[in-house]
Amino acid sequence: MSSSENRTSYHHGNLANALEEAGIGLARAGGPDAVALREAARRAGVSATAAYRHFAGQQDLLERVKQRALAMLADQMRAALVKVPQVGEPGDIAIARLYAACWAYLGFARDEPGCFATAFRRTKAEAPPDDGGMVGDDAFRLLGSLVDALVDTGRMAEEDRPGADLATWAAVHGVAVLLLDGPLRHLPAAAQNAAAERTLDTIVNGLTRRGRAV
Amino acid sequence: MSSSENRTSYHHGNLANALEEAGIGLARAGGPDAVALREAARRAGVSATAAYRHFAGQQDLLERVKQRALAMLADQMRAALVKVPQVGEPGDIAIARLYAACWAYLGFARDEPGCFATAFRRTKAEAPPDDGGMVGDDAFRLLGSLVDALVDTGRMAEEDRPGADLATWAAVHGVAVLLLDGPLRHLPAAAQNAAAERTLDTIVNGLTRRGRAV
DNA sequence: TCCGCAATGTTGACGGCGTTAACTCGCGGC
DNA sequence: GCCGCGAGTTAACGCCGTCAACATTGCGGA
Repeated sequence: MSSSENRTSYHHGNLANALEEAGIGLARAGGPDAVALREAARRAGVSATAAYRHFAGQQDLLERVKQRALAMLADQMRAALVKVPQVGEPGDIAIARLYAACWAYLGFARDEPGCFATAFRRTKAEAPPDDGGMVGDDAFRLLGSLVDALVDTGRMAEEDRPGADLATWAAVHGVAVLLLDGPLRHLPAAAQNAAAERTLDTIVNGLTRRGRAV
Repeated sequence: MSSSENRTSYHHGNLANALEEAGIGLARAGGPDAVALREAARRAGVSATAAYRHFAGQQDLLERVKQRALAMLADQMRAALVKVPQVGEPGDIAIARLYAACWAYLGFARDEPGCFATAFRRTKAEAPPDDGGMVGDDAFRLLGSLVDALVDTGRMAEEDRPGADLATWAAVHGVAVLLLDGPLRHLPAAAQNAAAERTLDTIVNGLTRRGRAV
């Protein structure tokens, strides 16, 4: 299927990609600790040090795999969005879309824990801050646009908009982490779903109300 | 100061503790990836394999260090709580205490990023689920008691109580992670503080309001 | 008192990892 | 035709986790 095997010539031709692909496989199976340069090279049918022609080192490979995992997460969210029926009040649709994206986020964390952990692993080799402060997290921008829709449809006050995307992201990411390997990791699935739903309700509740506490 | 040096006899006497102490130092400086069995043993003035008399392996040591880091986090929160003035309305005090604990949480993540990352690193050797589902996270219980105070003082409806502790924890943990190595990691400190404050406001806002969204 | 044994610490070795240095292959341009 | 340079190779170093076999100690029972 992929380009990771049956090499005939001395040169591989697509090694950087094959290594990243292998890295994704390793991350999927064993989390970020499992993405090893040597093993990735082995799977690509190439000697260990060949990777250094395409990556600065193991941390660099890990960073690329991390970016791919983040992209997978964003894809899952987008895929869930297109399934949301566009019927009813615009405000209701906007809220349904926000919920769908959050559930997709949690589903990705549950179904692909290795990739999820890799997506949020701290890396020593940083990606350049491409847009002045925020690094290129597609999922974050996506969430922001969904929050924008809350404002556009009148479900959220405009003066509450700043920082609302961060609050949403923080809540859903926090609950994902806590369910995955936090204090709730041993709860039955039903209880986990209930806890997650409660958290989403709380944050949306907080967002869609005018004014501030305290 | 500690018991990690000047050993005179063949036996160390307090090796398990010394290794954990060394592990904390490693985690502090380099995060969970830096807590290596050999290096910890070296710092304790002992041969590498001596550690196996007290730990099942490196993952076991890491698990202990993780538990210690979690305890440090809880200590920071408790320390912040005793400084909250107990004047004014009980409801206001309860909210001030919740905020203080959350800020302590974020402060710990900022000031001790290595320990913070270690506290939430997934470990292969699990601690036994001691109280039936929830593992012994002191900080989580502490947060729960602070939310209880919201109910007791009438700031939160009793029917909204279930899951409210999780929502709070998720939000504050999420914002900590996102500030530390998420999309906001390069923001200036003032902007980070503002973002954190906005998130805390949102979650408390959502908690202290009756009813649900949608 | 002394002796044996279990707890504790040691040395040595193995395989895997990341990384560097020095070498080789072969395609594309002159 | 050759030659330069990108792409891949082998060899080696030091670090890590871990196992097996051995050494030392101190403590409790005869």
